[in-house]
Amino acid sequence: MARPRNPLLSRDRIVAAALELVDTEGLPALSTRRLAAVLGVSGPSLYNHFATKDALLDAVVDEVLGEVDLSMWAQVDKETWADALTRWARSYRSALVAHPNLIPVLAQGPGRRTNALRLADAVFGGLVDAGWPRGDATRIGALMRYLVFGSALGSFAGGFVDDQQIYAADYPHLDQAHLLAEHRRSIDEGAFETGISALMEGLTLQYGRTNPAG
Amino acid sequence: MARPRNPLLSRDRIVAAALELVDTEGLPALSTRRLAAVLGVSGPSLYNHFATKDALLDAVVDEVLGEVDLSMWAQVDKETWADALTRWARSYRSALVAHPNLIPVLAQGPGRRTNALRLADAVFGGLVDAGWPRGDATRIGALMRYLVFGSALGSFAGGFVDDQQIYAADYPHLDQAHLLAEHRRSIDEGAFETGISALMEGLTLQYGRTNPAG
DNA sequence: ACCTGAACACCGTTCAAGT
DNA sequence: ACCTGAACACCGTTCAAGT
Repeated sequence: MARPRNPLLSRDRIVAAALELVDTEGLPALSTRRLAAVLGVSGPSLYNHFATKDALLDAVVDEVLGEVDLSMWAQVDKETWADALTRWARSYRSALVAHPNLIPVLAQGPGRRTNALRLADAVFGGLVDAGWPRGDATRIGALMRYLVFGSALGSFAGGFVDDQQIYAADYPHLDQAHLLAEHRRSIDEGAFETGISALMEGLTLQYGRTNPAG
Repeated sequence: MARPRNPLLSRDRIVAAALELVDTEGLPALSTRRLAAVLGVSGPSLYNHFATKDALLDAVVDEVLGEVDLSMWAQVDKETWADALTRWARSYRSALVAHPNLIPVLAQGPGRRTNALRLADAVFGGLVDAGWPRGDATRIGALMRYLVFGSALGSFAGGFVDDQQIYAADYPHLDQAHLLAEHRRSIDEGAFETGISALMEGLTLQYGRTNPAG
């Protein structure tokens, strides 16, 4: 075929197909050849649009991070920062949980992804606007990410996906494993909410000490 | 050579060599062939001791988790649970940070690793002994793990290790990247400590409401 | 039981060749 | 500029063969 007059691929099309492949068939299914096949194209074609597979994965991650709601940071003050933090963390967690198979990659860190920086910036700016010292704002943003990623990772990665596949292969009727996975999922959601509550209480106390004018 | 009268390999020797390989050359360097070469043996030999590479990785992770101090859980009560939790979390984090290249694998979840279960059990038991309801104890244990893993992951994984390698390859004298990585490391340590403090304050308040007999 | 070499079915990536 | 097939240097894993 060689070069068609209308390009067969675009970065957006590749990213969308990659995300769907990971969502439906799991992370190991995302090889350059499999992805190219899904797109009706030969393997090396992808390298006209992404320098490496890692760059492609970065773009996929960025797409998912783009789904996180940041509107709550539009205007925050001493009354609303804790609520904004809570709503932001929940939206963040939802975005991750919507793509469980991708979470190990998402957890691999902010790196140089634009949307990751956008997220960090919104939180940092909001907390500073609300009167938090810059150093505290940085740490609180990081802290909330730990909670979000930890509880998202805990539910999905965790060797239990693997177990389920192993069990499902050997014992198609064994769903005790599935029940246990569900149990862990609810533990992780509960732990997330427990963490949010305890952190907001602790941080509110700290905020009161930092801003005595409160 | 075929079968020697004294086995060349043992699970322990393989695990030790794998951990050293990961520590010194990074996770991607750990292939069955490279590891076998380090051990002076041919690739497939490993399969006499571990069913899959994943099983081997599990054993490596378990080894690292075995380094976490649990002695603080020997006797906890209403006065000491928060201190035990803090000391345990710090020891846990130290064990992870000692093997930065392995953290992405460690983060992949508890799974069926004996030492992971040992850890979870100690914390759960200690918190229950101290008077926490079982549901709360489960969530608090999970919560602390999020904090530990999140702050450990943040520092090391995070696309920055990669960046550094790329930079180091192209610009052997560029250490601005290294400086930035150091900065992130201190942010993550600070965020970890901020999280511990805020959580202990929040949990102490909650404990007081749960155990009014205080 | 434990190691070997050969082999299978994959990888990510490069590159000359085509239009 | 963008796609192709062929090729390179890897993977994890299986398996018959050796002792």
